[in-house]
Amino acid sequence: MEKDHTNSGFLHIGNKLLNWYRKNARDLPFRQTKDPYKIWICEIVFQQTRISQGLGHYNNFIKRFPDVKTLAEAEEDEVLLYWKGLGYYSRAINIHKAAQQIMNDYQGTFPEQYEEILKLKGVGKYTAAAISSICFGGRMPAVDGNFYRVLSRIFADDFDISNSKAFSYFSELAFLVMPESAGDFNQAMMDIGSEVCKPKKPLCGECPVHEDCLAFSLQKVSDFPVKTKKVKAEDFALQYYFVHRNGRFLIQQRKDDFIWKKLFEFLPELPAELEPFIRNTKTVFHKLSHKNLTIEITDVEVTSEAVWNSFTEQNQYIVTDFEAFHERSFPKPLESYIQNSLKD
DNA sequence: AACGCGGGGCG
DNA sequence: CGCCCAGCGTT
Repeated sequence: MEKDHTNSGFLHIGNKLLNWYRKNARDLPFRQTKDPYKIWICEIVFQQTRISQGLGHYNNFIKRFPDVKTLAEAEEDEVLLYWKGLGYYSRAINIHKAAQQIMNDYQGTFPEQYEEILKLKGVGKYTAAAISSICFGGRMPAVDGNFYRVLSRIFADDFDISNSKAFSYFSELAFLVMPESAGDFNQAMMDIGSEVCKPKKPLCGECPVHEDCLAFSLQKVSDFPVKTKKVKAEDFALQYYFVHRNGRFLIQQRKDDFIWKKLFEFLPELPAELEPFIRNTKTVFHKLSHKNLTIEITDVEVTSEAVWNSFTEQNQYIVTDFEAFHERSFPKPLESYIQNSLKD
């Protein structure tokens, strides 16, 4: 499975990046360890997520769930709580399932082989390569967005990174450049990609391989990588009823499809017997990557204790309050709405 | 092979 | 306001 490109002619590039990394590596909490659990968590947290955005979540997560067993034995809702605000919530669901997978299928010991790591829920080729190389000496490039950007610039390669073959294409290029120490090389590519070879305004003057970079010599760095597919955000409307009385309010848990998987939300429909208690309606706008949400939230204050009691006793909704809502994971706009209601 | 999935930051 | 980010699972 591993390939030998020791005579590729491009190894000096990888070695320069490696040497740069030895001196300039970012001081990050997961750089001090080869614990596969911590590396795994960090890889999942930082998928499609900037370090500055996910660092707090990562630290909190590791503190609460320090090992596979603790994570596997936790409730899914609590795992989701620690994922609150990070986005892509299926990552939290999958990371929890994968922990149970490691307990059940590998007796709690993290699998060391790439093909076994790849079987874990939520672990794809990138993450499996990263864990394998960083923790177990595997010799695979962890090809991610940084690899696409750095390699496409070094080789002035216009292969479309939107193409579904981009991963295998840039994996081939990566093998040409990658030195023996794949783990450090992979982390070098992450750091050079985020600190120097940035998407916008790259710092080519500080780059250890700018003399080897074809795009730089052509003064066409900003032309790479090539990406054709554009995603357009569609409009989508959500309707909610914020049903409350004396600081308590009603919620339910979302399904694991569509957006905000398994997060909590207000009532999407209003039971007829509560219609007399409608006070007002606010409209909240919330922009997701692929959707522009218009969220209409109607405030319903149940002023009759009898109605509240009979309703809360017999229906399927969860009763919570302003003190306890922090204990559940709400979508960003709904959390903001609750906090604003708290001020009133 | 194509698409859907969050949220934040930057130009 | 569009683009990008330590990608992955589903269809």
